[in-house]
Amino acid sequence: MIEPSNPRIAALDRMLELALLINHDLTTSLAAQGLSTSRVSVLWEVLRRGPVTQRELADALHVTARNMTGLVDGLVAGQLVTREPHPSDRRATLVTLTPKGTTAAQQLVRDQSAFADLLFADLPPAELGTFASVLDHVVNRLNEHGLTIAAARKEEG
Amino acid sequence: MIEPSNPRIAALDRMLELALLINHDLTTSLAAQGLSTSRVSVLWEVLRRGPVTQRELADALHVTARNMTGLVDGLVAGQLVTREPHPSDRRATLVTLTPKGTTAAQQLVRDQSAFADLLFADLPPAELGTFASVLDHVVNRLNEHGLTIAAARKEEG
DNA sequence: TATTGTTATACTCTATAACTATA
DNA sequence: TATAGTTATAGAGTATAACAATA
Repeated sequence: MIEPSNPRIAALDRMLELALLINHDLTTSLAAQGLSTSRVSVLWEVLRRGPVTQRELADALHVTARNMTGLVDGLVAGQLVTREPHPSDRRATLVTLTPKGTTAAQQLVRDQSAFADLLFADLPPAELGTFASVLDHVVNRLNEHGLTIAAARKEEG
Repeated sequence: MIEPSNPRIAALDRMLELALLINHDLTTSLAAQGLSTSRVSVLWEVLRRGPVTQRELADALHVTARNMTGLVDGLVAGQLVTREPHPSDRRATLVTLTPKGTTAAQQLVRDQSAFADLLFADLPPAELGTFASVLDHVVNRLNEHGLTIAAARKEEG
C-alpha cells in the first residue's frame, strides 16, 4: 500500500532487507553446525581481540552481562572457549579460545570471505569502492553522532 | 588478531556491522513502545499488503507457521490487528490492521523515513545512487541465484 | 562506592512434530 | 492428498533486579 518515495528511504529499505536475508542465511547455516549467530559473534570477537573479559564482550556486542554469561556458558559447553583467571583482577575472567574454538572461528572467517567473494564477484572495483565508503560514512554517522531512530523521530516535528 | 584483507570482505564486514548497529537501535527504540522487531516486521508487511493470510506472512518473513501464530497473537493482544475470516477459504484467516494498528504502522514508517534522511543527509546523490544500485545487485544475486554461505563454503575447495 | 560476573525470574523468538478443519 | 493454522513441547536470546566477591 505504501511504497518508498525517496531514494534515501529506498536505500535504507534495501539495506535492511539485505541484512535480513544475510542474517537468515547465516542463522540456518550455523544451526547446522550447532552454533548460533550470537555465539558466533562472541567467537569472532574473541578471535579478533584475543583473551578478553566478559564485560568487554558484552559492551562490544551490546548485550547485558547476564546475557554474556549465558553465551559464554554455551561456548564452554561446546569446548570452544575456556574461562581463565584474569592476571590482575580476581573478579574478572578471560574468555579464551580453545584449539577447537580457534579452528572453528577461523573456518567461519574463511566462510565469510568466500561468501563476500561470491556476493561482490561481478562488481566493478569502483562501484565496490563507493559502496564501501558509503557504508563507512554511515557507520561513522551512527557511531560518532549518536544518530538513532529516536533522535530522528524528534526531528520529524 | 585477524583483519579483513580484501575490499570485498571489508565491505561485507562493514555491512554486517551496520546491520547490527541499526538492528540494536531499532530493538531498543521499539521496546520502549512495547513492540519488537519481529512484530513490527509483521505490522509493516500487513500495511504494505493489506489484509493477508498468516501463511503469506510466514513465507515473506522466513518464519514458520507456528511462529507466525505467536507473532499475530501478540499483535492481537496489543489491539494492533484482528483475525478476519477469509472470504473463500475457511481454513485461512486474514490478518487485518485495526485503526490503532494502522496509526502505529504509519508512525513507524515515518520514523524510518526520518532516520533514512538523517543517515544519508550529507551524501552526494550520485554516491547514494551507486550505493543503492549495489544493494539492489547484491539482493538480486542472493534471491535469484540461491547464493548462500553454505554454497560459498563448497567453492572454497 | 563501583565493578565483574552470577543466580533468580520472565518474556520473546524460533523450531519440529502432531493434530484439526478445510481444500 | 495437500494446505492453513493451532496445540504441545523445547531451546536460545534477551532483559531487569538482587547478590557476592573484589576493586
